[in-house]
This record gives sequence, C-alpha cells and structure tokens, in this order.
Amino acid sequence: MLARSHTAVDDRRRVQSSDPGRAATISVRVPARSLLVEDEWPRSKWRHLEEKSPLYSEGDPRTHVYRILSGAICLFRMLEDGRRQVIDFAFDGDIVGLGSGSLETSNAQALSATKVSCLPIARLMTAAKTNSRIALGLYEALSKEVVVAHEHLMCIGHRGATERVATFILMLSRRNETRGLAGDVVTLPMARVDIADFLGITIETVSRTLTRLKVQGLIDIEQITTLRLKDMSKLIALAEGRVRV
Amino acid sequence: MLARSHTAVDDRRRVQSSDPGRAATISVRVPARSLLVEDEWPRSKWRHLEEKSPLYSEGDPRTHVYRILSGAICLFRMLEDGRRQVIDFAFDGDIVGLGSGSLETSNAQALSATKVSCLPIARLMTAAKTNSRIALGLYEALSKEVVVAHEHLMCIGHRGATERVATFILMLSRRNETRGLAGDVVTLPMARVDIADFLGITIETVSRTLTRLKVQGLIDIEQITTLRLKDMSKLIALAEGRVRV
DNA sequence: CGACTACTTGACAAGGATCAAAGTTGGTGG
DNA sequence: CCACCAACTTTGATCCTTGTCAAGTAGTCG
Repeated sequence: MLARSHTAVDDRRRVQSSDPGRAATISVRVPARSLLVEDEWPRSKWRHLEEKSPLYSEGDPRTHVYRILSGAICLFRMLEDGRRQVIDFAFDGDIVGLGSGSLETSNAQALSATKVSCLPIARLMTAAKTNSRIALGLYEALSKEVVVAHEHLMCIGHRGATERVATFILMLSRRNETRGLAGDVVTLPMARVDIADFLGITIETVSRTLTRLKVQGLIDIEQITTLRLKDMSKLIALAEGRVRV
Repeated sequence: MLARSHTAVDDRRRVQSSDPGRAATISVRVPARSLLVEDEWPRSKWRHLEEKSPLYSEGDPRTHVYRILSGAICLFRMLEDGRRQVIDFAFDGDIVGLGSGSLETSNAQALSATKVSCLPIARLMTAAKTNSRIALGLYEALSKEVVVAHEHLMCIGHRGATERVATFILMLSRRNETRGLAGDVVTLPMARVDIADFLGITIETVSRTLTRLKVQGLIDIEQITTLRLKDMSKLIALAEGRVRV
C-alpha cells in the first residue's frame, strides 16, 4: 500500500517535523475535567452499563452528555451494508455525547462494565446560555474532537496496516501517560474486531500484525489484552512510516 | 478490499437504513452564514489569494477565522514523510479556521483565486464571551465539522476505491444542491492529486475509477473538471457498497 | 511551437482481504 | 475440579484490489 503521495504542495510550506522523538500525528482525547461545566457534574445522575450494552444509538434523541467514571466506551457508526467504523474509544474522564443536533449521530457502547455520569443536555444548554465560559468550554472540547478525528483520518487514509497498528498502540500508550500511568504497558479493553473496525483493516490483519511486531521484538503480548512496548522509538518510526517491517 | 466486518454489534441495535434514495453516509459542510456571528462579519477585512497560495499553515498562530466569499480552499495535513491527507474542501459560504488551540492544526491553501473575509479571533472571542449565542454558534459549527470528519472516516475506512470515488462525487453533488445548484453537474475545482489525497488513494486509481464509471455509463467526463452524473441511483448504490462495478 | 504540467493508460507486483481451519480463553454445569 | 462449549484469536493458503513504475496523451503558457 503505502501510497506515495503525488503532492503538489509547495515545499516552502511543508511542515517541519523532523524531531524524531515526537510522533506528530498521534494525539489523544484529553480528559476535559477542568474545562467543562465543573459545577454541573456533581448534581448529575449515574448510570451503570454492562459489557456491550449501548449508552445511546444513532438516531436517538440527544438527551444527555456523559462523563465516563470507570470502564470504557466504543463510539462507532454503521454503514448501510452492516460494516462498522469505530470512531473512537473513550475511557474514564472522557466526555462523550457532545454535539449540537437534536439526534445522536453515532452509537456508544460499553466495552466492559462502565459507569457514567449523565448531564441532561437541557441543563447544559441553559448553563451555556447564561455562562459563556461554559459555552466556550463546549467549543474547546469539540475542537479537540475535531483534531482527534483528523489524526484518525491521517492514520487510516495514507498508512499501511503496520503503521496503523503501531499508531494505535502508541495512541493508547500516550493516553496512559496523559493519565499518569506507565506508557510501556498497554491494556486493550476492546476486542480485535473493535481495533480492526477502528483502523479500517480486518481482524486477521490486526492479529498478524501484532504477531509480527512481537516476533520482531517491538512488543510483547503478555496476555491477549496486555501489550508491553519494548522498543518505543522503533514503534514511533514505524507509525511515522520512516521504517518498514 | 471491502472488508467484511466481523461485527459484534447486537442486531437489535443496528441502524435502519434501507431507504434506498438516501445516502446516509454522505453529508456536506453546510454554509454557516446564518449561525455564526452575523453582525461581526461586515466589519471584517477581505483577503485575496492566488491559486495555490496558503491561507494559513500548520503551526501558525491562529489569528483569524475566515469565510470564503468566492473560490475554493483545500484543507490538509502533512505526514512526517511528506504524504498528505486532505481533510476537506471548502467553498463559498463555508467557514474555515475554527478551533480552540492557539496554533493552526492544519494547512489551508487556495485551489483557485479565492476571496475570503477575515474575522480576528480576538474579536470573535470577545464577542463570544459576552454573547452566548455566538459561543453556541461556534459550538454548532464545530459540531458539524465533527460529523463531516466522521463521515469522511467511514468513507476511507471501510470502502474500496470505487465506493470512495462515488461517495466523493455525490458529496459534491449534494453540496451543489444545498446551494440551489443542479445536482447532476459537478465541477471539480481541485486537481486529481487533491482528490486522491482526500480519499486516501493514488491519482492513478482516481483516474482509472473515473474512467470506469464513464465506461459503465454512470457519469460523463465533459471536461477534465466537469462531471455529469447520469445514473444517480446507481452511484448511490455504489457509494453505499450495495453493488460493485 | 516547444516545454511543462496534469492526466490517462498499461504491465506488474505487493499488501491485505477472504476463506478455511486450528488453537485459546473463559464461562457453565456436572 | 474438571470437562465441555461457545466465542474469540491466531495461523495458513490463495486471490484480488490497488499501489508502483513507466510510457504516452492532452492541455497550457511562454
């Protein structure tokens, strides 16, 4: 694959990005704790979800915004023919359900037992109308979602399977570090099918690629849901397309 | 390609989408005229761009939000190795440059001679702070960008080249209809390389696919930049993955 | 009119999808 | 506690789409 890009862009305008320690294309959904409506959450109600049960579905009336307290959520959309695109994974501290239409535009489903705090949209909007700081907090939170979506786009748009998987692993690693956890041990709360549908490849390719990364010594697969990253700089090089496997 | 999706989603939760006239996955950037800061724009300055000249680049300080008055803009990001992902195309009436960080996260470049109206971020933020309707307008505008990004993701994540091209053509057609233009004639203000980098395929594949669609009688290529859509329902079926070519 | 750029077409190869089967894991009940 | 079953994951073999390389065509601008 690895599309050589017939790029017409003026070279003077090319983005400088040769700092090798920095994977410029990887960014993570940052917990929006501090930004968003901090005085509203305490009053809100909790909801418990079992594994695989939906938080909301495409087309549902948009009633609440949710903050994940524990567990993990898979956000996805279905294509007409049953294929599925996973849009994002959300973990504790993350906000899901933002958006302005009256209907949900995606599906949210628990990956494991999950607890969420529910804030009614109506209350949020009332607050936003009187307090522009809240409204701008919403703007800021969505702005981050746009950036995340664009980086996801780059990941699956012009990258081969190995790059995609490496990028995915590093994304989770970054997410851990953002939360003060170790960056070199990554747990995968999602099934291979979720990873596959996130990256736009098949489960077989996900599996084979992880095996290959293990054989090459870049990672260890300690359990089926636990990876140890052994060669971070090579993984980054892989994700950036600087080397092949 | 056409990844058969090993989907674990509960069938009861599957989105109903068999209305064949509706291409559920295609949505267009809606001009935000009415929503966004209508009283601020009149005071703002204009800027004229030549073909291929940049409006802003990744990493630039985020100084303005722009409304396109005429012409077209290509929004893209570069990967470390020089590959390029086109994020979106923006036409007259569209707003570009929204986002909350202090630096631009993408590049914006004119596809042809383009005139934009420039609104300083500082002024916009001042207005948003005192007027929550403006702040919520910003939120709403970004919310639409998120939806567009997600649909772009679905397009390139799980679709073969033909589906991608068909989806792209239909997207432009919809955009025309939204603006009150004919939906069956689509002009392509961008080069093949821009389409390719938008869809995550090569220019050769774009070219071959357009030729194939022509040969099959789905479109006419009247000029290199002008397509006539001859069989809309088949194009929609193609885009949705219901048929092959 | 020639040089340049953009686009198209062809031949070939490679990466990933598909189909098939074997191996793991986790839960249930005897 | 272990045997069994279902769901998930890994591995293997093969085929197909699309990327790559290369050549040729068509517009465009000086």
